[in-house]
Amino acid sequence: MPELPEVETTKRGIAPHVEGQIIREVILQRHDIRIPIPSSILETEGRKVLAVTRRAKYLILTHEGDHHVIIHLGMSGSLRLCSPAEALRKHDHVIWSLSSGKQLRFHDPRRFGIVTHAELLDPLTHALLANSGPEPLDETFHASYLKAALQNLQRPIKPALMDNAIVVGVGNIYASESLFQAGIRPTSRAYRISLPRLTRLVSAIQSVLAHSIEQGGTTLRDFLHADGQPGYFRQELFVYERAGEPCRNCGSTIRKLTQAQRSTYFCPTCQKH
DNA sequence: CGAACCTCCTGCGGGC
DNA sequence: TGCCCGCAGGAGGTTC
Repeated sequence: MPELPEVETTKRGIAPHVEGQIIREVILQRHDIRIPIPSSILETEGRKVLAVTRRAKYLILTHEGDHHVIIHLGMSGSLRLCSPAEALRKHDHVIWSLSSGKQLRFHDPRRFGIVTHAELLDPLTHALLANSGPEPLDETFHASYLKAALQNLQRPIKPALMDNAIVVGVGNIYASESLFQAGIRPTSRAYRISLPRLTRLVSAIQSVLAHSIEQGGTTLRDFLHADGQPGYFRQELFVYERAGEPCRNCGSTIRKLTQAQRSTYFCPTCQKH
């Protein structure tokens, strides 16, 4: 479900309610998600949450004593704040009771998400994060970096953009949207794209992600903010889930194809090889 | 090494 | 109404 803007929106939603709170209790409704939730997560009970941060599509709750809880929302995960009086929903797998009296709940129907715990000086050294590429909104992500990262890559640019070793946070929606904004065909071989076009692509990725964050992310089916509000970037989408509809730029019919088992959308007129 | 599949899981909408 | 099919914001693992 969530790509970088949705995870960032979630972070901004929960941080003011979680930072500075003491974890009174961690309740594991079920632990058998993609990576089983370790019972050591209970060691965070009684500790204060010092910070909520994001790296790639991971959220990190940093607690006193170098304890970290690392959360990935997978395809269907979400975090929401609620009152303890609110009835548990099906697929509410983890509940944190906070000293404020509120609860934070991790909800994930498909269980592709991750909730794990580690005691580490630097959570970015955790195996889940250590091999991540640059953040797309950082200055380290620029055209010459991308040119080097894509050299010798025969694969199409779209699945390459979704490779977290190349750049993190760009998922299925924003890969299609960014390539549209940059005027590049998703089927173009990654290594053949010129530096000037990669410059446009980097700018497109950054502006699409930044704009989506401003809009609170994209709600397609079930993504909601921590307070239950949807994101409004869906109305800004130019190609994603618009197959058969007219291009908002030129009127051509938006096409859909499958790459690496994922749907890709593009405009055959605006996007060139 | 890269690239193409496969898998995990539940829910929803469309077609019959 | 109900059942079956395909599809869904991810990503790690396997195979060639």
